[in-house]
Amino acid sequence: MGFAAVCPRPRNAAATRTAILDAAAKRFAAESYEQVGMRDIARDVGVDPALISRYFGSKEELFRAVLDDCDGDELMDGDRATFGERMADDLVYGPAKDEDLAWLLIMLKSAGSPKAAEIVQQAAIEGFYQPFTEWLGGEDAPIRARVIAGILMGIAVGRDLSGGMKLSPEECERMKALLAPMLQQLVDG
Amino acid sequence: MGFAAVCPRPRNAAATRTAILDAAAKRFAAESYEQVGMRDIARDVGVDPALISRYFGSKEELFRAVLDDCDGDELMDGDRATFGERMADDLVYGPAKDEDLAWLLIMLKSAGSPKAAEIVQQAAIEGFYQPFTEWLGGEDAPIRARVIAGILMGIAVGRDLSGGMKLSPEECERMKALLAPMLQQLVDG
DNA sequence: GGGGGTGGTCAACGCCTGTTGACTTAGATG
DNA sequence: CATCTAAGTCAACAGGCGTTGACCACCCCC
Repeated sequence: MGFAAVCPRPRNAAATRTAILDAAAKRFAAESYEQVGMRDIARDVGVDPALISRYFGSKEELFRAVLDDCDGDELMDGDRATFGERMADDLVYGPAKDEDLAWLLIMLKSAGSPKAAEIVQQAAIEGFYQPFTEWLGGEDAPIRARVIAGILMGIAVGRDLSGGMKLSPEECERMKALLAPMLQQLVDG
Repeated sequence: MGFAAVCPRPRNAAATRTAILDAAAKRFAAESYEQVGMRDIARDVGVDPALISRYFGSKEELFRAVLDDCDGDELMDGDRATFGERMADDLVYGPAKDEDLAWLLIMLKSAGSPKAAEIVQQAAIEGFYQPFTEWLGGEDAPIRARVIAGILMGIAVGRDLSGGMKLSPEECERMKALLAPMLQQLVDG
C-alpha cells in the first residue's frame, strides 16, 4: 500500500479522485466510519489529506460517494440456482475475494455510527433491500431479503469475532455445506 | 437517564462501581467501543469522568470488566426445545427485552474496533463459543454454534440497518415463523 | 469535637481528528 | 519561452478524547 514515494502519481484529477474513492471503499469495508481516518486513506493513495476534503467536501460526503459509487448489485448477477453455493463459499473462504460482499461489509461496519447512520440506512434501503427484494420475488420477499442479508452479515461478523478459532479445511467444507442449502432455500422461498 | 442532580448518590464505592459497570454495559451494547465516551458513561451514572479511570484504570480495562461481569449464559438457561422460538421473538420484537442478547450485542458492536479486538475475541471464545458449543453438543457443534451466533448478530444488525423499513405486525409474525424453526433446527442438529 | 482516610470533583494536559486558507508547482497553451 | 490555470502540499486551527495530579468534603473513630 502507498507507493507514493516511488511513483509520484501523474497530475490527473479524475484518476486521483477515483483512486481516493477506491482506497476509501477498501478502508470502509474493513473498518467502521469513525475508525477510518482521512490521513489513512490519503496515505494509501499517496496524497495529502487536505486533498480529500477538497475533492469531496467532507468525510461524510466522501462516505456517501463511496456508497453511491459501488452498489450492491454484485450479489444478483450470478445464477439464481447457485446463489447459496456462491455466498456460502464467499462467507467461509473470504475475505479473499470479498468483492461480492464488499458493499454489504461497508454497511455492516458502519451501521451504528451515528454520523453515518442516516447515510447507511438510505443506501441500504435504496441500493440493496429494495432491488434485492424485487430480485427475490415470491412470497414474503421483504422478510426473506432481510433474513438473507442478516445471515450474510452475521457470519461475516462471526469470522472477525472468533479470530482465534480457526476451522480445519474439512470443517470449512461442512460449514459451507450447512450454509449453502439454508441460503438457497431462502432464495427459492 | 442521569438523576444526579436530584439524588446525589450516597457515598458508597462498591455501589457506584457496579453502577458504572451497568451503565457501561448498556452503552457498549448500543454503540461501539470507540463511540462510547467516558464522559457519556459518567453522565449516565452522575459522576465525574475521572472517577471511572480511577476505579478501572483505563477504558480498555473497563471494557474488559464489563465483559467479565456479564457472561453469555442467558442464552442457555431456557428450555432447549423452545430455543428457536425464544430467540426469534427477541430478534423480531427486540430490543425491548434485550437482556438475553445484550452480551452478544456488545460483541457485535465492538468487533472490529482495533483496541477492543483482542479483548472481544478472547471473551467471545471463552465466554460464549466454548460453553455454547458444549451446550449444543452433537455433530459439528462448533460450526452450528458459529452459524447460530452469526444469525443472531446478523439479524440484529439488519434491524439497525433497515431502520426505515418497518415491518407490519403480521410481517413480524411471519419473520418469526421463518426464523424460529431455522434456529431450532440448528440447535437440534 | 477534631484528625484521617476514603469517595468524589476540578482543571488541565497531550494526543489525535477533520477541516481550512495560503502557498507551491506541474503542465498545457499562446 | 513565458504564462496562467488547475493539482497538490503545507502548516495550523478548533474540538473532542482519555487520562492525570492536585484538590475538596464527607463520615467514621478515638
